[in-house]
Amino acid sequence: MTTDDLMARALESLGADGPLSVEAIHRLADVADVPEAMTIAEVADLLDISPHTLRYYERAGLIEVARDGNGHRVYDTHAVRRLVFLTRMRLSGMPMRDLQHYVSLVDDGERTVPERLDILLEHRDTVRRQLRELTLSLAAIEYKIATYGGRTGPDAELSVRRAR
Amino acid sequence: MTTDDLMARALESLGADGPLSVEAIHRLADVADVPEAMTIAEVADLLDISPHTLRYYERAGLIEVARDGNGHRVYDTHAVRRLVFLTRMRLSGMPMRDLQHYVSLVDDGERTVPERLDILLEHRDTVRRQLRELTLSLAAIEYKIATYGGRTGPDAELSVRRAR
DNA sequence: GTTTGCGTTCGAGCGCGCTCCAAGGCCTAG
DNA sequence: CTAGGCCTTGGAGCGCGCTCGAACGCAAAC
Repeated sequence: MTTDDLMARALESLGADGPLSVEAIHRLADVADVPEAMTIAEVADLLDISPHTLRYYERAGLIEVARDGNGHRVYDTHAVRRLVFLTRMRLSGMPMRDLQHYVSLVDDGERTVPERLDILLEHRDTVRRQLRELTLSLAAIEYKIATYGGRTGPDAELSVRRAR
Repeated sequence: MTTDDLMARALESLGADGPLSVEAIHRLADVADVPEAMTIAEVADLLDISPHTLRYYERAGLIEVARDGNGHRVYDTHAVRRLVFLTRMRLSGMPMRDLQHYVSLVDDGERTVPERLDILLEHRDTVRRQLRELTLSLAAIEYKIATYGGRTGPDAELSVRRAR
């Protein structure tokens, strides 16, 4: 699980907070092992998505991929990097539509940086909201677990009844 | 936004960690203002979902709701509490299918508590994974924001180019 | 030489979770 | 008395993000 490795590294760096973490994320963004050229299967494996999905992203205009002599896709470093970004955005819930808009801005050159920034800022807020929601849900789940079976104190028995 | 209020309270309590937070979550689970009887519009408003969705949940067998003389739904405290739980689970990504299974277990009585516990434990892990993923995504987004417009250091200019 | 395996394209299909429509009932305000 | 508003039901429709099927190509293995 390459993704898990990345996550582990990221969380490590987040643990040790401060100005150092920016550097750590930087390394993260530069993905560890990116061969010059990768097949669709390799990229799918790397990103933990299916080849179907990769083709779908291409059809959706999120990315252009070169072909070799046999007409097979060849993912270069640039393509893989973009896909890492795209899957990150998808994982955090950014809709395909927004992603399509975003990449169209990228294609329009540097002058669209402000608008891209807007999109990112908005998505950041969305992700933060999600994090708050999830944290709250987690608390609710753990509370319920405690009433059901966890040792939560002397009134555990009573809590089970309250939990319904 | 009642939901937001709840969130705010929950996050407050999470901030001040320790054995106290369990109590705080307890208060949270007991929802602040639950009138004896509520209309579908009131409940929808409370939970920030549409009346359509509430009817859908009922059709899906997630909950039974009584009717008044006019055939209109009357949500009692018990129903509202279950819906708070259900929406919490939905918000954290539990599939309808699992939720249907869960409530069928509840209907089967106390002897299904162990299986319910299993479901909750598994979902807790899922939520934790989501939290890790989201945290990583947030870091990636903030890194990109920094390269685009944030003051991230002396090499900001250079970073913009790298950010593509 | 044929089988196996991985790739290609285009288009259709699907699972999920709503979301809406149509036709109608009851209640209140004007 | 009628109009507006909110509710009811059953069933259909929809947007999203994949996911798959069919038919085919190329290339290495047997």
